[in-house]
Amino acid sequence: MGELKHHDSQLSARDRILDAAEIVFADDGFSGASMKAIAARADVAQGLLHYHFTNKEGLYAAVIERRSGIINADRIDRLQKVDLSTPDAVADILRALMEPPLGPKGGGRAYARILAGLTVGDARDAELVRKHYDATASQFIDALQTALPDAPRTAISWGYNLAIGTLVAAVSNSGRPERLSGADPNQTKQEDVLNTLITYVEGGIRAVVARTTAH
Amino acid sequence: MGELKHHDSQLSARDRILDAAEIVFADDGFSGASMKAIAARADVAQGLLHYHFTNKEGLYAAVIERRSGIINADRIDRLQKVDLSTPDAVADILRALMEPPLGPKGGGRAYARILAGLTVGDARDAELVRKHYDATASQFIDALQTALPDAPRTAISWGYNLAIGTLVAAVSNSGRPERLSGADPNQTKQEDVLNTLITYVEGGIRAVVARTTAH
DNA sequence: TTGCCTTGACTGATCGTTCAGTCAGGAGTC
DNA sequence: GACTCCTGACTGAACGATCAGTCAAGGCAA
Repeated sequence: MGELKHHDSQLSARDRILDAAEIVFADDGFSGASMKAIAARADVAQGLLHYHFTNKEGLYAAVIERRSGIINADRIDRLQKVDLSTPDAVADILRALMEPPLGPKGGGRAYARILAGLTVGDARDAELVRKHYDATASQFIDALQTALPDAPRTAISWGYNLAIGTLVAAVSNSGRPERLSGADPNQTKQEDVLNTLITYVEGGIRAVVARTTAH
Repeated sequence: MGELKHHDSQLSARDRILDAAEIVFADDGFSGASMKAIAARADVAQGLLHYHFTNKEGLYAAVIERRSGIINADRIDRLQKVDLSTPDAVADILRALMEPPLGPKGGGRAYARILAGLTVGDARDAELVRKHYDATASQFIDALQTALPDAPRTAISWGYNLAIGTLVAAVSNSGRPERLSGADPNQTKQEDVLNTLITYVEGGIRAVVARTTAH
């Protein structure tokens, strides 16, 4: 029998560290995660984390940079295929925005929880959001503005941000809606969650737009 | 000139600890906060924290228990004054839900950020939410059900949870909507934020309800 | 004097980080 | 082809700092 390896040796040590860090940061947050735990999960010496990423903040930033790059490329790709002159344009835009981070390429639940932490985090988190997400956000806001020409830009911008917050809540709150309604958590399908999310957010944005244009 | 005291000596040491812990937990999260920093801010010896609250988790739970008690009492008080037969019932219910945690008695921004951390947190946080917020949540869901008799309970429950997520996003995201729309952050009034929030959430819930009843 | 409150010094564990040193492999020279 | 030189990847042990938690002792009101 050959030597037992619990990690995928196909991947480079650097990638294994990023994968491990993504999971540990997601479970314990930035402060709660320890370099020791990340090194153990990646099956490398603790010193190697500092060799590749300098310090804990550098590793955290690298995790976010890698995943946000994948997600944003996917988002822009889908956004460009949306026909903005269609009545369904708003829903299509929102689907292009929300589907990538929930899919397998988006890092699944692990990265979604990091994203949640980023959204409600401190100044360092806010800076990472600005650096890695603001450019894409602007493109989506522009698209929403085209689909809703009469809406003031402030209303669209608020709608966009509330949409992100709703997305984060949907991902993080797993189990509670079912608990409060008495439903079976195992029957909740991810596709249904996404559709509910899009319906909710579109309804919310249209309501905000309707109120601000009425004044 | 008398001795300089940076804290309010009117308050008992126990209350000063709770006030200090609320701020430090809000700024740094559970893991990031240190007992030493909390003791220093409360101007007491570190050992006193353990005398009153046993350990860090006990202190954290005590902070949440105190504030959630105040907020939930305020919420229920406002909810009972809502006329559920009015067309504005949904908006009134949502206002009763969202205004207390944003007001001064709700702990202001500090506790709002703790609430945000609770919402996206781990199993320990989820347990605290269940213990301190589920009972009140059920009453609000019941009220929404009365105001929207044709809606399935699952849709209402989802709507409620997305509403909480939206509330958290609105509190945490301060500055980003203005940054992305080019507006002046100093001109954004808290009253406007609350109204936008209520409009958005009501629109979202009604959209979800409309879709699920149409099937 | 009994009992609650408070202090401040203290412990062992764990934290992020540093560092000297090992090892495999490619480049360049003869 | 054999040799030296060099570099990047990686390890394991150690560092000082900080962590949550403990405890004996004193203050002070009832």
